[in-house]
Amino acid sequence: MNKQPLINFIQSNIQNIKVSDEAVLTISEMFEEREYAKNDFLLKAGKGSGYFFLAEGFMRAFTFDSEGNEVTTYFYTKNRVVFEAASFFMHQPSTESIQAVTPCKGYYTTFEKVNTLFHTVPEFREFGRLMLVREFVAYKQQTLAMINKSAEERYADLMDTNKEIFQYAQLKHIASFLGMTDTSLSRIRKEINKK
Amino acid sequence: MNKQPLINFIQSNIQNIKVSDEAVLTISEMFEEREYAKNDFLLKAGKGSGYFFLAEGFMRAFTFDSEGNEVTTYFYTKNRVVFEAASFFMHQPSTESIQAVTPCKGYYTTFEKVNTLFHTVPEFREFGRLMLVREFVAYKQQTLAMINKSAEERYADLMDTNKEIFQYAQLKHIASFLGMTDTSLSRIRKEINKK
DNA sequence: TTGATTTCTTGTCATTTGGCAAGTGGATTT
DNA sequence: AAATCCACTTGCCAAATGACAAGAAATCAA
Repeated sequence: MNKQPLINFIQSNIQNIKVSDEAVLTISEMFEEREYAKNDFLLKAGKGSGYFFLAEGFMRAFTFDSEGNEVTTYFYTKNRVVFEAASFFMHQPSTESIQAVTPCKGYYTTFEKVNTLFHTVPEFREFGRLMLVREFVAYKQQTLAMINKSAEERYADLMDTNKEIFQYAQLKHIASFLGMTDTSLSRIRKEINKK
Repeated sequence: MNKQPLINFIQSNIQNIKVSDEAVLTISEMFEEREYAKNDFLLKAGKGSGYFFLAEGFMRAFTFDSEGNEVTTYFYTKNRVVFEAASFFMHQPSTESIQAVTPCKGYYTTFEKVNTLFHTVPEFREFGRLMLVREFVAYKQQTLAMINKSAEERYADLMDTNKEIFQYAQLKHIASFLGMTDTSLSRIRKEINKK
């Protein structure tokens, strides 16, 4: 089984420490290669999240608001670690589901194994913290970008910063991610194309 | 100097491990007691964040949107750790400022000292991860509550879940936190009082 | 290819929210 | 106590966005 992409990813994210061959082996053994077909679920609401390095593909997280409308809360691109922090670390049932938007490949592991690695492999501890911090920071920035902007600005921002989302995701999912209806998004796209 | 509240807080947040007396001492030495007067800044935009256990008082984080309007991004209540994750962990200048809304007391330390503790005190490592996860989770939940709800619902939700915010914060700060103008918030309050 | 299903667009109209400016009331200063 | 400042409220109108429904386009299956 080829786990080189996973190893490369971990190594490239902790430049200051060389990951020893022994650590590489220990880490590799804890992950299993996994594939998800389009629309398959990495995580279903109500379950606990695993820990998945997305090597190929595109995923989205979603939940439901108080009126039962599906709301896309996040998009994941390749070379990212995908997990739902609340359920993964706090052992609570997830309120979010995570679904493959395109066919996906990557490496999967569980909380128990991540925890073992945290306690036995210092390099992985650093890596794990970096991933958590990075997700948090990305999430905050995304949230901040949404605040006090019009629907049209939010759309324009997303086009500037994450154009790839539009290659893969459905417009209705992008619409709910941007906090608007698909109707509004459609109209905004029409307006922008005019210009 | 009395650091007992800090120790109690750390101990109470890692129930599975008893923090050794030695660890307690090491941790204590890394924190210094600090007070902030009303409107003082814990963090100014452009600087790097410290790490502050808020034992008494109430704080808020804010930044500016693309049009230069001040936007409150977060409120902190006592018995919480206050830090700005992006600047603290990634060593970037903060885009947010954090300010005391009421007089505040607590215990302050720096990234270097937190990092030293992470590497030397396993209990503190666990504690630090828990704080980070908790902030992330709280932030996500807050964000989700904002999505796909009307201004009035967002107000009602905040009243239900964080009534104390209304005791301390100015309405214009609450308004920007809720993603609306102070005018709208005022109107909404009027409507709700009618009922 | 054809029919069925889903996604996206568009029109009409109602509702929500914002912008602006004036006004009220309380707190602070001198 | 008077003057000043600041937070908050309110009225009026405009602009942005949503709800609903119908239609066009794309996708998928047989």
